[in-house]
Amino acid sequence: MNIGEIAKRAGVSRSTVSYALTGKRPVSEETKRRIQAVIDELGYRPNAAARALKEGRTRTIGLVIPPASQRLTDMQLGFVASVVDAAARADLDVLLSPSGGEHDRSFERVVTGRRVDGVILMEIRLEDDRVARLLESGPPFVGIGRTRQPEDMSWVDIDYETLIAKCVHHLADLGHRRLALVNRNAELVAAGYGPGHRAQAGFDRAVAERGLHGVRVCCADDAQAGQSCLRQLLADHPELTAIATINEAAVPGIYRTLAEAGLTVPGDFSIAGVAAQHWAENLHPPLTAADVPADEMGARAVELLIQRIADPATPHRHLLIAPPISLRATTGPARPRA
Amino acid sequence: MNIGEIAKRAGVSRSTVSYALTGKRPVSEETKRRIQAVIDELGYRPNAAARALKEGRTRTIGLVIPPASQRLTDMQLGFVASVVDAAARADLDVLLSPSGGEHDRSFERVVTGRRVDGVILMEIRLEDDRVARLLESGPPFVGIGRTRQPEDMSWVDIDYETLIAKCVHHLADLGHRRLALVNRNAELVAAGYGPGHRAQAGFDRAVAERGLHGVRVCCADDAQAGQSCLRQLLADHPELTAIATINEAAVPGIYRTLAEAGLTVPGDFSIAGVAAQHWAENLHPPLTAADVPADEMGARAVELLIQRIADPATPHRHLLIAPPISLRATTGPARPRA
DNA sequence: TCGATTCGTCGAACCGATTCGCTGAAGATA
DNA sequence: TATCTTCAGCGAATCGGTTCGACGAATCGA
Repeated sequence: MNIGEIAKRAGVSRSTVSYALTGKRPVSEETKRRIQAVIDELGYRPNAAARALKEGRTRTIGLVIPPASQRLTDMQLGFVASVVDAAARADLDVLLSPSGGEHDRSFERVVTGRRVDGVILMEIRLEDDRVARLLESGPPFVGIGRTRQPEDMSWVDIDYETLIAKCVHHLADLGHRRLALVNRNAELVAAGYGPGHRAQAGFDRAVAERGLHGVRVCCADDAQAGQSCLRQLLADHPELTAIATINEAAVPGIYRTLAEAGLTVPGDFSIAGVAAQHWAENLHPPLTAADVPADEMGARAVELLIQRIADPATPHRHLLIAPPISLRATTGPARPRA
Repeated sequence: MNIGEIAKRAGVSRSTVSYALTGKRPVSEETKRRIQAVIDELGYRPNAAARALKEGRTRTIGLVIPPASQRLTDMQLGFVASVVDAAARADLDVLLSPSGGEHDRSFERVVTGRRVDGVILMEIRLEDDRVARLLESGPPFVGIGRTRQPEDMSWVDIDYETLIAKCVHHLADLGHRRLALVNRNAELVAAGYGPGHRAQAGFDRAVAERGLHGVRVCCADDAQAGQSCLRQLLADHPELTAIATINEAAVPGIYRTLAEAGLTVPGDFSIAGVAAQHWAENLHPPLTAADVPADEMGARAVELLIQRIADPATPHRHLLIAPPISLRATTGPARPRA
């Protein structure tokens, strides 16, 4: 069931079949019909590998995700979903590559074996080996997130620094004077995870500007961790009245500890964060947060990537996203504690 | 940077380079070293498409997921993660294909273009076009889930019928006489989604066996829906004291409505379900549930698939999983209401 | 009526690997 | 010394498409 077989049965040459299929040269209507009839009858599809070999492109993009073992956050899931969706709309397939940990063979294969026409990279560090590897010898790529030298690459990112600063200002406007930043997990931040550092910077800046008292803690990315993290925090700093956070996965746990401690939200305690819109809305109570349009960001990343694939000489483009804060049910006027 | 270039620089023929790399024929140590040196210097990797073309296999498997637009449940996420993980361990890449809705081109490409050596299919219906398509002319495949004729294919599945029956028996043992089954979303069930129908069957059977009063409802797969679904349920059936469910995503919403109605869990109301272990543990309160080992099931599916790829004549294998119910914090003795 | 265009098609080269059959040299055996 | 193995390596064919140059027939203009 290859092109030669089709050609033979239709009584034409292989090249004619190819032209009939791709439309790259004119073929008479009559011949086209005959070829199509044979194709339909035999259920023929061109072999993707052969086509890729000759054309030099695979019509596939790679999506590098955090190691599969760790649960993806709702935001990350939104990125993946929208990338897959946008790629499908552009008739591109998506090859998944978990990176980090033991899976570096997978990354190498994807990047270097010309298996994909381009790559979308998630969960980028300020200094990122994978970015270096791709820049040095790899296909075009686009980051969801950016490194310390963001001019060298194309990316779509969330402006965590500005957004966390806005959260702090919002809380300060409500009268909160003592607040904490709940960051993502300590290893990630220690490894130079961009959003973690930028959120810290934004927090520090806003706290200084408003003359507030600020505390920063890291917290693993799940509800259990959020619960114990906040217990510790309340024990160490009983004067706190508000939290800003980029750790959406921890929020349910934060709610639990507050309830446990008899603190109402937003009566006794306020929370503002940065989270996927879908997640913020579905929490109970709904989280006052900068609504990250995860569903849109993946699509944007795919757009940028398609451009770079078409013309790798295109100047890099950057999309720094700072959605407004949606006031929901978790922030209110400060009421002094203790 | 192809094999010819390497051969030239190492002063050998292309076939010798190939044999040195694959080890399929002996090559002298000295020659191997020379070739390796050139490869390291140039950073050469064999072109995946050329290799796939000649070898007739792609070292890639397809993973067909529900349309990306809808949020994956925690269990589905567990399947995806463990499939990706197991595939990476076997040096296989994973091509993602959202199926259903508008994405059928993607499914066709994956199945028919010989882009993958095998396919893992999720979210299978009792009558499933995609299974028919694969059986008729497609690569080997394994289902996570099964059709009405489960002998025709290899699969790994959860024994929802038995598990929901066990939940009902467990609740009956605790004295509950009037209970409801919260199923997954209505469209899915109407479309013949296997777990939905099997859960109903198990529920009906157990309810009949124990002479209970049972109600069945469908509910979309998210917390909001769970919340409103349970409101309706309590309004229509104020006598209910327990719920069995396969809809893990709805559980947080169920909790909310119960709290809203002033019903304590498990004091006033009990809940038992089937859910990914990770999810059941992280809920608050932790859900009494049959702990689906999602992380293991994906790995098993990959194992089965690798066997089928190696020898498509292998008899089909089936893995029906019925984990024990872990008693956590959501079931207790019945206390009659109203 | 002759040369130039256009149209539809063909044949061959090519993409980059793998693999089969063969050959020449070195070592073993008689 | 002649013959038989074994070992390393080479050259050519092959996988299934795409693409370039060429070619014959029909159409057109002069």
